[in-house]
Amino acid sequence: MPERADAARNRRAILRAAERLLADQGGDHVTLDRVAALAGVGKGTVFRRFGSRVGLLNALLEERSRTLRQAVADGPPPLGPGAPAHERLDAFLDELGRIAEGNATLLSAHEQACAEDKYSDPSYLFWHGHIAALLAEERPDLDAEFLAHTILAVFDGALVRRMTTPDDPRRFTRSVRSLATTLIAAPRPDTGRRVATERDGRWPAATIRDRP
Amino acid sequence: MPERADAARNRRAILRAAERLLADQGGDHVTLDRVAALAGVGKGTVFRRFGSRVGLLNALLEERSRTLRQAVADGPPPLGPGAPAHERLDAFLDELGRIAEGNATLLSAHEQACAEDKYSDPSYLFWHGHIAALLAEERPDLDAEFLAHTILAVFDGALVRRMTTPDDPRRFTRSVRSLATTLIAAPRPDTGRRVATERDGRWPAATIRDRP
DNA sequence: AGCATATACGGACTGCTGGTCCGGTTATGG
DNA sequence: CCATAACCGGACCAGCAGTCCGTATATGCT
Repeated sequence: MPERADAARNRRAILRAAERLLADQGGDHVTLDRVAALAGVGKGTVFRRFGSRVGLLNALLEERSRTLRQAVADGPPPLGPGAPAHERLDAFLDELGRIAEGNATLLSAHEQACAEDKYSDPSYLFWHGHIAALLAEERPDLDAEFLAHTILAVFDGALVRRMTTPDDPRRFTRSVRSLATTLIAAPRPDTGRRVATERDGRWPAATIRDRP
Repeated sequence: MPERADAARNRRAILRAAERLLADQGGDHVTLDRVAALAGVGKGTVFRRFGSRVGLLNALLEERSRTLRQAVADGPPPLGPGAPAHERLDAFLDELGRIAEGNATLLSAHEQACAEDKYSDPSYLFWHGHIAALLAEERPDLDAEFLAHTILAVFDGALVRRMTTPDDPRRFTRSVRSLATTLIAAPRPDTGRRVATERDGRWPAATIRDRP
């Protein structure tokens, strides 16, 4: 038995309410009490549906990016398989950038809520895997894993908001695409050998380190 | 009149207590009550000294990076003025990376607390300005402002922690330096002309956008 | 249609947080 | 030694995420 009708109705109501609050007030006004009140349900219902605040935000984000996820996995080129890696990456960042630009507040809220486990989030893992695979295909000599983290690190809600203005609404996306392009176009490092610089170990480590 | 003796003593006690909590427990255990208790002062005192939780974390971070800040501003090359920009950048990232590796938990806590106004933080502005200036000096054709944000975005507490293991304690720093090097070494883009791709505007924008 | 029951509901409740406030205390300069 | 400005402590507040359980209801079966 899939899901009771009232449950499904409430799930939608809650998501809509959260969207509404996110759009009207700031992201930090999306409290569970408020969401529940606006959705016309009890607070417990919100938790039963989404588990936690993070779960709710995740669901919202998931909803906004599901289409892209599918397009990337099964869709036609250049998003889907078939096109050259660099084209797929460019197409992908164009779309992901668009989503970010349209949901900067949601992005911020999600970041702040997730905090630690951001890197275990299935959604993050999927994007990361995709970017890393494409990068690696194009440039096996670079550290694709790290560079994928780098590209995703730039999708910071506050940064996106700072860069998105009415007269240049796609500046963020352009910058990210250009970053990826630059990385792919970079010349082979002369060799992989690790050059120890005179600076290594010159400064004393901080006296007190956390979590040693 | 600079500061009363007991005030100074308390300030130090509070910072030490915060350090201690940060190191012993996780970053989210650094609550103001706990800090005050461990420091042996009242909660009000913590606020009078540091204004807020963010202020306290800022002070801590500031304390750990003051040396680097000075070295960068006045010190001898390659950190200070005098060396070629790419050397200064490399030296700088080496040190900043070291600080990050030694204070990943503090970094996380600070990020989560700052959230929105991260990009107005004086400390952030200083690092950003420094990196952007060096990048621009070396590569006036690239978007130094954005790339500086990119490099700093990678200094995420959780990411640093993930990459820092006992058997390779400087992996994070190596990756960041290599990122910067790659960017500087990238070939000139063929021209600056903006190429509209067939993809522009193809996907519908998200139906509901926040903060339009 | 009527019933039994798994399922979902609501909102009071808890424990904790960041931040405020003010009556009492103490360092300090003259 | 005193006057006073600076500082102190901790009770207090509003708001938060998350829990719990008695009650209501949708659903599938007869």
